[in-house]
Amino acid sequence: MMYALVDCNNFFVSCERVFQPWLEGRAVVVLSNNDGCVVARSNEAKALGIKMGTPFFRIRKLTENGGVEVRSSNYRLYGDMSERVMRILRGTGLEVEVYSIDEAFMLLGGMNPEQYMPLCRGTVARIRQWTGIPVSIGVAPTRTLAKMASHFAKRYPAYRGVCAIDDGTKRSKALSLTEISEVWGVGRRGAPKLESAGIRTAADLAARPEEWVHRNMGIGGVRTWRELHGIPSIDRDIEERRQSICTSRSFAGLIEDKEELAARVSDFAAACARKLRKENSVAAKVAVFLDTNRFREDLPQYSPALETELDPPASSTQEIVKAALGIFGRIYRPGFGYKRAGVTVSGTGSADIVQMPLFGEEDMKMRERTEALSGLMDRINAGEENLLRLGIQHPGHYADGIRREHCSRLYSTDWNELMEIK
DNA sequence: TCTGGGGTCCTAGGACCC
DNA sequence: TCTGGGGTCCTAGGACCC
Repeated sequence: MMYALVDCNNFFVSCERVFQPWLEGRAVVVLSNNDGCVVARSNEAKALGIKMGTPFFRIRKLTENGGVEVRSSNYRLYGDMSERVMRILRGTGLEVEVYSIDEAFMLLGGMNPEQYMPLCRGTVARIRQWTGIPVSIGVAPTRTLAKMASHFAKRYPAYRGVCAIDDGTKRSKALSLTEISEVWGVGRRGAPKLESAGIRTAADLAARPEEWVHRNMGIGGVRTWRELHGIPSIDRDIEERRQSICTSRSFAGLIEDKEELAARVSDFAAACARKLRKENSVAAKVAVFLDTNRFREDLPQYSPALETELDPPASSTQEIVKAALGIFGRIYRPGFGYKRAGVTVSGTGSADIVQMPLFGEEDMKMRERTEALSGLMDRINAGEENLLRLGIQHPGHYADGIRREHCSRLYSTDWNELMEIK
């Protein structure tokens, strides 16, 4: 079995460039919500030394003198472009595992190089031509090595977008050229520990005995080690249903007021309920968390979280919001400035097999009405998001009040926006 | 002044059981 | 003096991913 990892290059930046071609060849960064920190960089921005996760205020000077173009994140645009790319991948007829908004694995089965190389090159060209997004593809016998191969494809233009690690020679060479911190599953934090043990590259790790890896890195480390040796060890029997769904946001400022914060929590809960219904799920647990601003060491800190059960599991806006507000009432303390809050629903299951043996006929009827109302809300809100909402909710969308001073338009999903392009 | 959001998995430790 | 051992389940927290 061979795996192909398809990775969109500097995805958010590339999405912006498709509709603003003058950004081509320039240093561009895309910011997180609230224009907080850098989450995507063009190659030119990387060359300037701008690091992933840098707070925006640290590089504001660079953007004000015109050296670096900046955009707020426009997730609707990126989500739509991602769907277009994934649709092209599925069009190959191969099994596709979507891994994130900008990455997917294609299962190449028992194809040989004469088959998968033209297929991958054709896929790179087609995605570029049909969506404008540049992608790189890495091919290898395990997902970890495919990921590594995609890095080479991205870094060296000679590969023309596709790099395969498909024999022992290429594998040893790739391993010795890959720093340990770049290995999928090791990460930046795990790297220093390994380096102090004399492991600098992926090849150094692969050379250790499996027993040593187990002792020092646990079961996850062993899986990585085996993958580096070309033995597939990451099971991705992907669950269609997510085990938990979380909606949270940082606020532009600090919120102290109980009513205002309750309205935000209600919005997050309503968003979770909507996401649940969208995948025909119900949740058995609802959790709420609050956070003060951990960077403000001069202010008192408080980060409570609490979970409650829903019996039977539910997905209606009314029930999820009610549960979340109940928790909120128990964890909220006055006198703190809250910077972030969120709602997580978990213990998810199919909405079609909810058991309600303990409920009487009246309860059943009430549930049916509640669910019918949520369904109606979904259909109305499909036209204009959050047009219809519960009284407690924040007037407007839960993303309102979030700073987005450099946002591009909804080029690909909104006709009116498209017509306004100058 | 200004520091993201949404997931998964693993582990350690406690409660509980026989 | 000496206080089993092992299993399960749950939860909190950490690490990792993009």
